[in-house]
Amino acid sequence: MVELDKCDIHCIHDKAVQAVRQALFSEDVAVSLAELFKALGDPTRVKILFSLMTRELCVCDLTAVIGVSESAVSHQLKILRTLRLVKFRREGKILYYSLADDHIEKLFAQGLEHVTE
Amino acid sequence: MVELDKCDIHCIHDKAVQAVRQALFSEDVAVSLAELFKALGDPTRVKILFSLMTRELCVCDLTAVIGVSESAVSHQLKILRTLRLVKFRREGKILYYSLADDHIEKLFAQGLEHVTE
DNA sequence: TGAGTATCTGTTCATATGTACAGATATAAA
DNA sequence: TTTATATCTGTACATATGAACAGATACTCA
Repeated sequence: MVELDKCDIHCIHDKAVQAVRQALFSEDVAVSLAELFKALGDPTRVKILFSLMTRELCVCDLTAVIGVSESAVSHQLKILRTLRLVKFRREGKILYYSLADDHIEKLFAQGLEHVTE
Repeated sequence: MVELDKCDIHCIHDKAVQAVRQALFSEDVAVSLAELFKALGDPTRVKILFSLMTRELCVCDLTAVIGVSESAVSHQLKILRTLRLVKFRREGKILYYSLADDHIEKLFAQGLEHVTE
């Protein structure tokens, strides 16, 4: 299965490299995917998202649950909003945040499987 | 379903906050999960992992596919190894890297769904 | 309109991150 | 052992990141 040919320049398996480059998704997609995962790659944002898996919550609820400043929560929510990971509805002065879709739950489930095994 | 009581101190929905705090996983798990996603949250590492979904590759193959220095690839592979996302086998001087398990493929699939919709 | 409250935004600062360069290992073969 | 090659590691540096504080909005109610 594996080509054991010696490398031409340095150690490159030419054909394999060509094939993989063909299959590799575009720079844009790679960056988008990285942005998505990066957004999930911070403890505060993980906690926010996990909290919202239980029910919708307002900003100061999240502040109380997670234990950082309202400002910090708000900044992080902005990142999550930009990436369409959370949505919100307004009720008077209060904004209720919730998960934008069920991708996040699936991603978390997969992630937890990896982490806890 | 949603409690519309006014907040006591500031706007906190006490019962909801209590319930969510109960359900929230531990600090350790949150940090581990964040570490995992953070590892997936960089374009270079995304490209490495995606390349390895096609087939096992040596370091300089990855260098050629992705277009950064061997040093950079090696540094990133170390991060991926630490998090048990990739494994490798040695064959003489050459190290062949491959995905450690199939979680990554599932995570990528979920991620791509979110990104491309 | 004015006061009060929930949330957001601008800014600053300490820390983390990704890369390249140079040099260190590890393995194979002479 | 010596040489060559594949990969790793230490380091430095530019940039990104996350948090808090202060001040700005947005909405409600009197």
